[in-house]
Amino acid sequence: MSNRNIGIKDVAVAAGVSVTTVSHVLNEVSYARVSPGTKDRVRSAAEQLGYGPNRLARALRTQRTGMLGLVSEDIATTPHAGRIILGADEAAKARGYNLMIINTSASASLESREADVEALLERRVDGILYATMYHRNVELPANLGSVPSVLVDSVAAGGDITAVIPDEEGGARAAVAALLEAGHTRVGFINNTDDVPATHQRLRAFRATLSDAGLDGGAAPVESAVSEVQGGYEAALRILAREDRADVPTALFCYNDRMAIGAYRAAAELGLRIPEDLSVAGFDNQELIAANIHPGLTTVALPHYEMGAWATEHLIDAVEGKTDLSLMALHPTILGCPLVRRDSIAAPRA
Amino acid sequence: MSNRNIGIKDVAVAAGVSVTTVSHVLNEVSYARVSPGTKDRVRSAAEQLGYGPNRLARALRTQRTGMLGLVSEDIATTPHAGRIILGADEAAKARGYNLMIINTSASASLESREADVEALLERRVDGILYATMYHRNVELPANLGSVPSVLVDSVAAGGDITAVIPDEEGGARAAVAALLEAGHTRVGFINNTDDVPATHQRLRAFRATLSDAGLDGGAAPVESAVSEVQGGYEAALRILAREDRADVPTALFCYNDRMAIGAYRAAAELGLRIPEDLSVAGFDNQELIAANIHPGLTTVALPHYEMGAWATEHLIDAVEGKTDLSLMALHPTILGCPLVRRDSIAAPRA
DNA sequence: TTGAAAGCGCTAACAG
DNA sequence: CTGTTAGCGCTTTCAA
Repeated sequence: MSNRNIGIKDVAVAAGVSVTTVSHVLNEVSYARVSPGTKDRVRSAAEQLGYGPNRLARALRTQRTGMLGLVSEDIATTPHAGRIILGADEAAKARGYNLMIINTSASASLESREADVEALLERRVDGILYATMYHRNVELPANLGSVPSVLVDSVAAGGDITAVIPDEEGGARAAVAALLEAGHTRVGFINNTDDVPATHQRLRAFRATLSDAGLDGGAAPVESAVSEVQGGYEAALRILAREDRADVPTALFCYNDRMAIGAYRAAAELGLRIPEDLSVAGFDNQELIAANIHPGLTTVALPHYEMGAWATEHLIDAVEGKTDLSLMALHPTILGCPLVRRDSIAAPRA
Repeated sequence: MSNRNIGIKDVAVAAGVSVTTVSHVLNEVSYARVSPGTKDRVRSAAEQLGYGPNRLARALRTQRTGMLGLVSEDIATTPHAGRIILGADEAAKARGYNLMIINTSASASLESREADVEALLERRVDGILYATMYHRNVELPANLGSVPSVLVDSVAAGGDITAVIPDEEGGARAAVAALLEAGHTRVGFINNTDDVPATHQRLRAFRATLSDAGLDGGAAPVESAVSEVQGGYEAALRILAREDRADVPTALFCYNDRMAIGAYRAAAELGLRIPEDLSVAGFDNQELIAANIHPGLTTVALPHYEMGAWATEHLIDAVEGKTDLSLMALHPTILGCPLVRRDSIAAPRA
């Protein structure tokens, strides 16, 4: 077990060499030439004493902490944060970095978020990841710019910072395509009412996919509501309880998994069985919901883990001078949203 | 915006004083006596230059980083981690501390978890929080002991480290009591098969609560299964589909919310409506599930936020010498599990 | 091959 | 009331 009170100096004394030599061998400095015997003596002395480096001192000297700051909006309110953190943590760990996490809120004032970034800056993190819990436009604290940083799951209002976001359109297209492939020709879309990128992009993809398949995308039923269970329920009812039975969709694409749950309930109340009478596709792949309802919900997964990892990977590259983030800042990087197939899609009734 | 390249020395020069004075006024050192005029000059010089302290240098000097390490088991697999982190982060922030987070896995080797702790130690965190994602007995990395630390949501195999855990029995008792208060006299328990403290404690509380109410706790039906939806479904079927209808419970207490979902499904298949024909109570209060199924599930909330905050609060007290953790290590601290009432409990049919 | 010494930015004991 | 100075533990230049 390593001993916090042992320094390089103690190792030097024990090994009968200078601190320089200790530093050289322990860090395997390439240009330093140390005899094998000395190396051994140093290493075993270090081992013996339970020496562990003091990263603070090293950082003070090298001007590099090996720490990345992660400011995460609303860590506890969505399960997505965990996946971003995990992706970031694993990518960081793989390259010898660690994460300092600060939680903030999307509704927090710009000053308070600036203070959060300041705390990270005072600790001299090498770079900062700024993660939001859903894809949107954020107004960033100005001091973010004083260190390399990348945005996760959102784009900056100014638009001059490297960002990584999900491929909303591709994901929506995959979901609708799955519905079409199953044979459906009348599919409805239950959309969100919030003015966020996903709302518009998923709608666009919905329409385009239908059109591409030779269906009248413009005429397909779309109902919007608050993006929660209740909204999904109401919107589904509006779509499914139409007068003209012939026109009623046999499949529903839902803005997210929570709305899909609402659709499940609406279907149950109308005596429609899923997937026999109605096919449903969701978005988000919130495991807890999608895998646990019956039948399992086919839905689109958001690449939170991947975004966290990608952002960290590139942030570290920038910190180490291997990449110029400003070159990537022009356009956000878009990561795929794979379809997760479960049991909520089947062929329509003959 | 603060400038990373400005040091205390630059401020001193700008204000025409010594670094000592700058340090004294910026840190509001109590014993130092500085004239108001000088104070003002120092402060405005600092402001002007955009001075921000270098916490690394300060830490190196004071032997205190103001950083707490949080090693969290399986950050992404349960939504609980987020609440622990949030509780810890807010408590830490309130006292001027920050969190370094490292993810690990319950199934990771002792060595790998020891390496995680080592990384924290090298960064000279003042203390460590070790959080697990469900209440159990853990084998802790030995190097954890070299710095003040507290366990969140579990107790140590050795039992000599301060820990905070949920009041499983109290929570279970509250849930069963709610069922009894609604008028039920035949209630069943769908339990977990895992050998974790919760399994035994919730069962004990279930039996005790029935007995205390004058019912035959020992004879109440208990079925165990894997603590997932499917297990809950199967166990519920076993309890509800008994031959002797008179004995069939009118209420079910479920080990967790996922199993409760399974019970919902079993009830639906048997033509039992919730809560009219069957009342159900869960455990965990996984918002995503409990609030989103229909009807909303009455369940017991685990105090993850509170445990995170409590642990942090006391860890900081120990770091600052205000508490002796070893005195608290004798018995784990138990935090309440409040009942969250929704719509899954009603009076039994006449 | 190895070592002496400067200095990263700060705090605090001590001196004036 | 204010300043000088010695480190905190490490890396790295330069010299031997």
